[in-house]
Amino acid sequence: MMVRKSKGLGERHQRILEFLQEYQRENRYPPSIREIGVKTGISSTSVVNYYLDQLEKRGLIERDRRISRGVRLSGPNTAADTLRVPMLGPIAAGLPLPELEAGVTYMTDNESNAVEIARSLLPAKEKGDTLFALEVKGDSMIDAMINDGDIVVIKPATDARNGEMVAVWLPRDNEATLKYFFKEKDRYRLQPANPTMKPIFIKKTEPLEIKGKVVMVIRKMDKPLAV
Amino acid sequence: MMVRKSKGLGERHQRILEFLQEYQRENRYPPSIREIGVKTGISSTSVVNYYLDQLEKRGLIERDRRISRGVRLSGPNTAADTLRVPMLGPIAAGLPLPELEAGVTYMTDNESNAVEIARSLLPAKEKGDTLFALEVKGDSMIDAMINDGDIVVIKPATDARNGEMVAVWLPRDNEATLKYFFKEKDRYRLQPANPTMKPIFIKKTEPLEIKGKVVMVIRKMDKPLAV
DNA sequence: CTTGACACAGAACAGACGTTCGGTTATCAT
DNA sequence: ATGATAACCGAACGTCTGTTCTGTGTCAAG
Repeated sequence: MMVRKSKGLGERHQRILEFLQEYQRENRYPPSIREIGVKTGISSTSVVNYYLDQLEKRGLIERDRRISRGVRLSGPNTAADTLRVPMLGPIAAGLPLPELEAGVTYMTDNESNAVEIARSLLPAKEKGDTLFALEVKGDSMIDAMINDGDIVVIKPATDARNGEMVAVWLPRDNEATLKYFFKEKDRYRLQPANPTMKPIFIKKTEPLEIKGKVVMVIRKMDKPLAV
Repeated sequence: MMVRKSKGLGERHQRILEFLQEYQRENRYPPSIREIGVKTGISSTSVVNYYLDQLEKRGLIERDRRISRGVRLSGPNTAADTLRVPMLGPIAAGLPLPELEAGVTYMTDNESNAVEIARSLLPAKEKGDTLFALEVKGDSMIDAMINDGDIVVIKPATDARNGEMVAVWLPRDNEATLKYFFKEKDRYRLQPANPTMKPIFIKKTEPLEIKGKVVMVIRKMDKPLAV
């Protein structure tokens, strides 16, 4: 038998609440009573109805009776203005950076590979329609304070101002890297983000391909470090 | 008779599109075919179906057939599910970590200081209602690959599993730090994220206050580096 | 004039859906 | 023991809903 919770929400109340949110996020419409039942292990629609009534009385959901899928989480709408930034591929020291076709907007992709970023995290003037993201592979960017698995959000550019972090391809070393960019008298200085590490100097006569400016770095820590 | 538009969208196509958006915004679930018909002046459900098919072929909407109210506007979803994570203050080596009152949800604050994070960036099971954010001050966390100005998102915890990055207060050194946490035989190992740096060892007899687990690090690169 | 594509209406159907009701079991205070 | 109550289940009912089919009028091309 199910354990009676004297007060507060029972396990099933919470599972229903979670499922409502999850389903709505994935399908953009609410689930039917039967769908709620299946996913929360409730075999009878009347029991689901029973719980929905309770949740409504506590003000946690709102229902439009007699309307199919007329359930919604109440409370302030958590949806905010976000940007879907397409994930174009990996970035690693030895790998060339993915080529960007000019003028192409990548918003047409399916949902397969993209990073959602709240607009409030970006500079106000940033329109964001050309941004793309790369996933860092390997430890080659640790001097840029960027780790294996990090996501870098890049704005395409072929030039940069002093002090901006850029994604560059160095034909000299056959290497892609992320560095702070400085133009000096007759050379470029590529400064690692880690202040204890030394810069790379490139003569202006040598080739240097700036691919874009790094506008954001995101590190998800979902998986524990295996050491 | 209705004016035939040779190409592009007819008036009814547009009215349906607008109604879809309006209805979804007001009710948080999509309209039924009959409801679309009433509001757009179409008397037959088959005609509404006829238009929806066309809109789907042009990629303007998506339909889940045989599912009631299974219509949604396609295209870049600008309003995604986000979380407002309150920014509780700075974190620096010398500063004590802000105290968290147990059981208090910080979602009640005004908009003054919070970070918006798309739910899709967090682990699926993460409810997120207890998360908080801290802004890193100073260079003391560079061994954790975390720079001045970075934002760390933390889930409150007093214990951790091996390999998780934790925010800890070390009474021994009077210092706050971010390290990967490992429990060993008779000591704790606090491992810097930067693999070239050496761990700190704390005997289990010594005090060690785990304040939370780091779930995310965000680095905004809006300002150029001044060097 | 015929043909065919297009825009539309109406009706009918089957299945999805919310609601309701009778019944069962376990827990707890009386 | 007894009754009240909360937590369930299964079935039945009626309606909501998407789908499909037949038919009608318009218009342009052949």
